[in-house]
Amino acid sequence: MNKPKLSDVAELAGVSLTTVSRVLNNRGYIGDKTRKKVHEAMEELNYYPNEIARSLFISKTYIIGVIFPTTNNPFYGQLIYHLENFCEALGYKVLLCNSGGREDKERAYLEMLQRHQVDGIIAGAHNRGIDTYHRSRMPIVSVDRFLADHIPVVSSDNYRGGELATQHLLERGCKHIFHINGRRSLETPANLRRDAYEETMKKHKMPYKTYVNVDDYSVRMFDENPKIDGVFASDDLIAGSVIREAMKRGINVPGNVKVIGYDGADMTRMLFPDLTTIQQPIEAMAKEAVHLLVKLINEGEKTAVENITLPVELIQGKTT
Amino acid sequence: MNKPKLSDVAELAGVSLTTVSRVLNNRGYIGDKTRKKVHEAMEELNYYPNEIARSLFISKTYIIGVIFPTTNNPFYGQLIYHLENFCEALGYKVLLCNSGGREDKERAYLEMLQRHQVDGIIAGAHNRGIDTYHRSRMPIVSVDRFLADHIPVVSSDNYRGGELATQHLLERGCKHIFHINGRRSLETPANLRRDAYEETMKKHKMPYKTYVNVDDYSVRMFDENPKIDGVFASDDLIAGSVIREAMKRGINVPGNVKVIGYDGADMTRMLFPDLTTIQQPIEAMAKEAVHLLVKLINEGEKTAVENITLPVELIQGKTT
DNA sequence: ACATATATGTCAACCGGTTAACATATATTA
DNA sequence: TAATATATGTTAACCGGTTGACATATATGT
Repeated sequence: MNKPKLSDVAELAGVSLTTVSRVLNNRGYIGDKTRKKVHEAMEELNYYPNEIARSLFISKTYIIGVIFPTTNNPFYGQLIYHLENFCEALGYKVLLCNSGGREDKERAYLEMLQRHQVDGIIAGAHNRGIDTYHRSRMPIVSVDRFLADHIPVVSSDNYRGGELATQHLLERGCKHIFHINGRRSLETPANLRRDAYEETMKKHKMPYKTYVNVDDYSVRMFDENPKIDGVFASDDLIAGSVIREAMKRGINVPGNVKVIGYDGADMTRMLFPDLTTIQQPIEAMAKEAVHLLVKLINEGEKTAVENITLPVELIQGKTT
Repeated sequence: MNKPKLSDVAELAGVSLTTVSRVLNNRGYIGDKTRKKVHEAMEELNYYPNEIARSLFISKTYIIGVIFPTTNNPFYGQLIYHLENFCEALGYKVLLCNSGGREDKERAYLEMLQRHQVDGIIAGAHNRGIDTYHRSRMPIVSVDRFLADHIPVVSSDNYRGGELATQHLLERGCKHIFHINGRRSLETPANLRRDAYEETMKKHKMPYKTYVNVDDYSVRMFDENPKIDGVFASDDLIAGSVIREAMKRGINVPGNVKVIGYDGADMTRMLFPDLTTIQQPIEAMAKEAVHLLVKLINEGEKTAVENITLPVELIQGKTT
């Protein structure tokens, strides 16, 4: 009761191995009745060609490895959804890797993907310093992360987003605006949001301070700054937790404190439509990443490394 | 500049193919210096064993196909995250398939997974009637969907969940409770939520009506039922859209209408913590599904088909 | 009638590892 | 010293398709 193979099909159809292979790959001349016989045999045997054997021979798997921290997040969940869709449309399959933000896991995944002979990798998980990224000549595109000099980055216009968010809070009359962001050690374009915030505040001669989203950052921020009246959170989840903390303290949003988030993923918009946020073009980012990667796969090192930056948009909600 | 292969390693290390293979697989006797030499050669060449070749020989890929509608959803996003984690912990990789609810895509994916020789499939995408599910002897476990008689289903206690939700609304004093659910044609245990709702209402001699979540169900529900004072939504996103519609009409939640959702995924809880909902044990479901599948893979048809049902929990928010 | 297109078969090499069988050589141990 | 454990090599078959070279036979066109 083993899996049927090509030779079983050939035998049942009463033709040669080569003929079956010709039918499968539409190569050479094949007669109509023969093609039919072969298809019937495949049907009857419930035969599926072994793609592993094929991959081995043609040295190509049509698999793309996708490494991100998690699918359990509105932004990544949506990004990965679109990545998978665009891959599928181009005939590629996706091997999913959730690094959970752990560098050791990421390194292990990277090695696994090489062993599995994936045709390319789309990564948005960690930072440079993982030498595997450097050493490998594997086609890689990163989303929202600097991985290595020769790896192109697809991201949205983070600086412009930070600027938009900060200006928006200023326009709404905020005087004491704070920013929350990840550790700077994570080398991601998201740091540009912070730069934009700080520079915009400086330009307006306003005091500024960035909190790092660790531990009880929300509690500390409110405790340390009684006059706080505006918060630019570097993502929508953080914005949500800031708003929760504010409500817990009886601080009215947007009355006393205005809060703007970042990302504007579909699910966030559905579950928290009132949130003012900077929306990233997630689907477009996925599209660019996949198309660029496939170009790299097909053209090899001829393709010049060029980063892609896409525009963001302010979505006015009721929290500012 | 081709990928280094085993023979390159052997040559550089000055040993035979067999010796390298022995080092890689820890088989037979190997001297310490030889092992070291081989490892150094692998390091120098940046060599990764070709898992495709290995898979072909051992007839096992250690890949599990995962088919769900999308990762762009709090419930599936979290479920898939945990599925991937448990797979990884057991040495399996995940090939991600987003069917987008389309039956043709699902069928295509199913065929692709067979061609790719995956060791098993975890599916929660569609309904029975896809004959591939029937014909294939491939180990399959489904989550929250009836696929075929011989395919075990892992789900939460949907009937109990529906009962809890309905009773909760009744206890909160609702008299005109409506339910929103998917089309019944989708053969999913989620239909039990509807059954529980309808039977519980019947038991309390209350009128009941279930709306199907197509088009403007929310608008219709409010238009047709001025006396509505309670809604049991079959998932949290629907609950969110019901609440939005209520607010649009100036209907206070929970003052005039109480709304309870279903799922209680992490992201929903973060973005909409006020929502009262029935929480499914998503991580536990993923764990059971993966472990059951791996058991099926290892033991083959000896393993009896047995469905797994896990308990749900009412989470009291501020919308009821 | 002859050139060419169409249809199918045979054979063997190949993709990159794995593994069993067997040979050989040194090291250890009873 | 003989028996055994350790260490490494050689050879070849195998996993399941793919492909090129070559042979052969019928069909079609001019």
